[in-house]
Amino acid sequence: MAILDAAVDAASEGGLESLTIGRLSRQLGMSKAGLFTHFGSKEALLVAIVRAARDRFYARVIEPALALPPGLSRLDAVFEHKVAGIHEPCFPGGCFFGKAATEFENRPGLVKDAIIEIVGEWVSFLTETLEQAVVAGELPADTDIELIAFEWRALTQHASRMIQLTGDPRGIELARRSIRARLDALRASVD
Amino acid sequence: MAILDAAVDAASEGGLESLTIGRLSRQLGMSKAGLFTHFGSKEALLVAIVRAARDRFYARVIEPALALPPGLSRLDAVFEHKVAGIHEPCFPGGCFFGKAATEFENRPGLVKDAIIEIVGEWVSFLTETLEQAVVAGELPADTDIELIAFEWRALTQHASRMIQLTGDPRGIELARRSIRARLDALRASVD
DNA sequence: CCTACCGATCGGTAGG
DNA sequence: CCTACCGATCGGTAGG
Repeated sequence: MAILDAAVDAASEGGLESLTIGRLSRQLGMSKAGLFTHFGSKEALLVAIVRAARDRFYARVIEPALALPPGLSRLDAVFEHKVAGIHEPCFPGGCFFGKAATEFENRPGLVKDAIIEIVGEWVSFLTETLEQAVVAGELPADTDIELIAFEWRALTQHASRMIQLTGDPRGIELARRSIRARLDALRASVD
Repeated sequence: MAILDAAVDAASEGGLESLTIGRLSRQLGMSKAGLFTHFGSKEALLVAIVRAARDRFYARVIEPALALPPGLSRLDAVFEHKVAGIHEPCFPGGCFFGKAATEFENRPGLVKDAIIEIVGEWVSFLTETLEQAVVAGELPADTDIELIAFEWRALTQHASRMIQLTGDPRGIELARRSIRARLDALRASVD
């Protein structure tokens, strides 16, 4: 929906809390009450925005990577689409879910629940991709997959933070180098 | 100042934007105008809060670590004080600066400037500590210090995010394990 | 989907 | 430091 797409962009820039029904409706050329009636409450609107961000992330990052064979090459593709933003970046203001998770980590409710669910889905995808790399013989059987997935998320998030905060794109290269070094060391021990 | 200490706690829980002069003044038992006059503007109040958070972080995390010899043991002490929160956690709602940086990364102004300055100071401290580890022969001379410092920040931030979002303390152990593995591998190559 | 409105709260000011 | 107030905006509702 166009309403939600504009809201996802705005939230990736200024956070979910920067959104107000009044401003969003003006931006869309409709009345406050008109927009409000679509969703019933501010919380329901935010949940819908979070789900729209998930769909966009899936279409722009996960779906293209699924075209590659499972395992490390798919993982590389995810990195390039997510962090480097091969085409255009998925979210204009940096990783939507990194920002949303930080914003709502201490705010229980339906919005936080939706964020937790989607982050869990994403962690599962990373974990499965790493398991496929083990099955394919690209990583050793005793690879600590939970640890690698944790590092992967940490490094990519931090790269996003660094580029947004200071405009310094070096974080992307640092994250890429760090992940490569770790995976190369594991790959070497397969032989 | 007691005013700022209460505000730092509140901001670490709900973010800097969750603060309003009205609520803060009520919490302190004074009038809105009274609090406002102390700082002159909302922005100046936020900058003062950011600086107070820096002072607290210095006193609770950096200062205690300075009691240890420079190098890896000092770095370990910083980790334990910052992430594991040996005594009480430095900030009740998770790392103040991780949250503040995320919140203001796309909002130019004096608040963002103060955050960037303090994060830079913190990165310098980490970098110097790693350089001291090289001098002490704990790490090889060709250690990529910028990379290690980047990883260190990424992993500790992500541990904080994970525990705040889901209550799952496993992130702390994952971050510790990841950092140890990396430093152990480097240490081994010194011999 | 709209106009018109509600009480609450925002950052900030006047004047003391 | 205070009381009292400003215009703007908030999420939400009434009624159509």
